[in-house]
Amino acid sequence: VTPEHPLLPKLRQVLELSPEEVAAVERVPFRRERVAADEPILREGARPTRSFALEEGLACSSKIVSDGGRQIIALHIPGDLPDLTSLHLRQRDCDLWALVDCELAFHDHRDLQQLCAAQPRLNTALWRVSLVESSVFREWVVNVGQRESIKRLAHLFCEIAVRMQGAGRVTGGSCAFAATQDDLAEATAMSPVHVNRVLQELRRRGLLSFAKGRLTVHNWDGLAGLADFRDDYLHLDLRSERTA
Amino acid sequence: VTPEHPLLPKLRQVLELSPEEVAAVERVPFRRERVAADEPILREGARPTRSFALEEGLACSSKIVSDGGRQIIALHIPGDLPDLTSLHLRQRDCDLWALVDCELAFHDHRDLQQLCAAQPRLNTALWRVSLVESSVFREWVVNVGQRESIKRLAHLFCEIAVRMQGAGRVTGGSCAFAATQDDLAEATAMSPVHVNRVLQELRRRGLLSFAKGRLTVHNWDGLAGLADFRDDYLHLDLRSERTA
DNA sequence: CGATTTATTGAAGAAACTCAACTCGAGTGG
DNA sequence: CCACTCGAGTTGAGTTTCTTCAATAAATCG
Repeated sequence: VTPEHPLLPKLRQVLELSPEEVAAVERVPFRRERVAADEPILREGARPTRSFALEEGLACSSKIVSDGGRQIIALHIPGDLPDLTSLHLRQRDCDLWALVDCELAFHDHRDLQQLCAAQPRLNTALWRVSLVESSVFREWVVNVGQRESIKRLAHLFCEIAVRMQGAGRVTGGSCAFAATQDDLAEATAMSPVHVNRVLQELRRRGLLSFAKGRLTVHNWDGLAGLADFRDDYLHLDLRSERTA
Repeated sequence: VTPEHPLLPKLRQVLELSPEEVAAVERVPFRRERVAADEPILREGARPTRSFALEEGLACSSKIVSDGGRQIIALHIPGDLPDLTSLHLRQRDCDLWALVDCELAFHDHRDLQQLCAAQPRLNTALWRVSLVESSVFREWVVNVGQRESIKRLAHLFCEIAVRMQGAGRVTGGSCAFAATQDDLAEATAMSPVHVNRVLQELRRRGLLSFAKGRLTVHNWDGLAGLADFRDDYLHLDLRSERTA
């Protein structure tokens, strides 16, 4: 879609890049690969020597517990760097799955480390990316722990809508979001049956449509109000900030 | 207790420090302050210009939702750097409270940034610290989302036990952990009443004691087995790893 | 078009919550 | 030194939200 280097979209979200920095990023080699829907990208325990940007598709980080239950911990949308962690943490502590067909762009850790060493502001920017991700995890603890089911699902949709917007993936109030109801259940720690019923309620209230792999928000204020959603935790204002 | 610089214990957990690096850390100025139990350390929305190490006590990160519910997102024990985030994220996205009387050691962001610029390995080490914290959040999503109440509480105790061990705070199988049952309820997203009953069950099974501000694990294998606990997500093996 | 997901519906059941009272121990001040 | 208060912990009982199970409908895919 865009001829841009796969790391640039995310970096631009957290930092105003200088021309030299853009050039430095563009010198980082990468290799495009595809992963089919419902295939693993990385498994818990893996020790990657490269990280990747998700260019197209939808992926998730998840863990299995002993009784077979699965918790989705994060949803990854285009532009995201779902495995930045492995740049500094040897071993993966959760699975990474493609929820739909995905296009990935892999970068060797070696090259990323070179980039970080040569460009301290980019090093900081990547650290920031991981800190924002961390903030999202915190909000998910709150979401799963404290909010009743309808607010919980609504909150998830709000987050997706805002992040899709930030990734430039919203057109006409709607975006591609091909999660299944089972996926939503695993992300919100609800049963699939309950997700189905709550979804019907959200639709009945005229807040959103969610079908055929698309999410359309019909009433943002209503949805965000119901969900108790504030976008602070996504730290959207980073670009304009000082860097060391 | 220890005459060591307050940043050293945590850094040593993620990196083998050279003498020069130790010296560089020791040059970072800090200022000790106390915060009384149940007092805020930092509020959501704050824009700190310094970070701190928790030297003594117990603190938590938490968020309030609209209906008044409170979720504890993280527990901070001695040695932790609970507000490292603010070094790169302007605005705090959750509260930080002292659960008991705490001793903090504050470092100006300016000085930390200088340290990071001068010592790339320490920069990486601090990034790692924040990544491990992030991994703990992921596990909390799983804990709150997937585990039934007894396993959930057991898992929290396992985590505390292991982290206290890593901080050198376990003596004779027991450690100071002065959380109240209400605190545990907010950390596990259970009602206080239910926490009380589940605690009784854990004691009845002879797995642990938790009273008078102390946690004692009587049967580690039993507790860890019940909790489905594996310590991978704490990334305890980092010290021995390569750094760029 | 048959096969396989995915979505939907109904009904019974369980885990955990709420509410309210009560106990206990540690201070505190008369 | 004892009565009092206050926070923390404990107990009982009724209620709710959400789960589970099982069956059916609809949609998607080869």
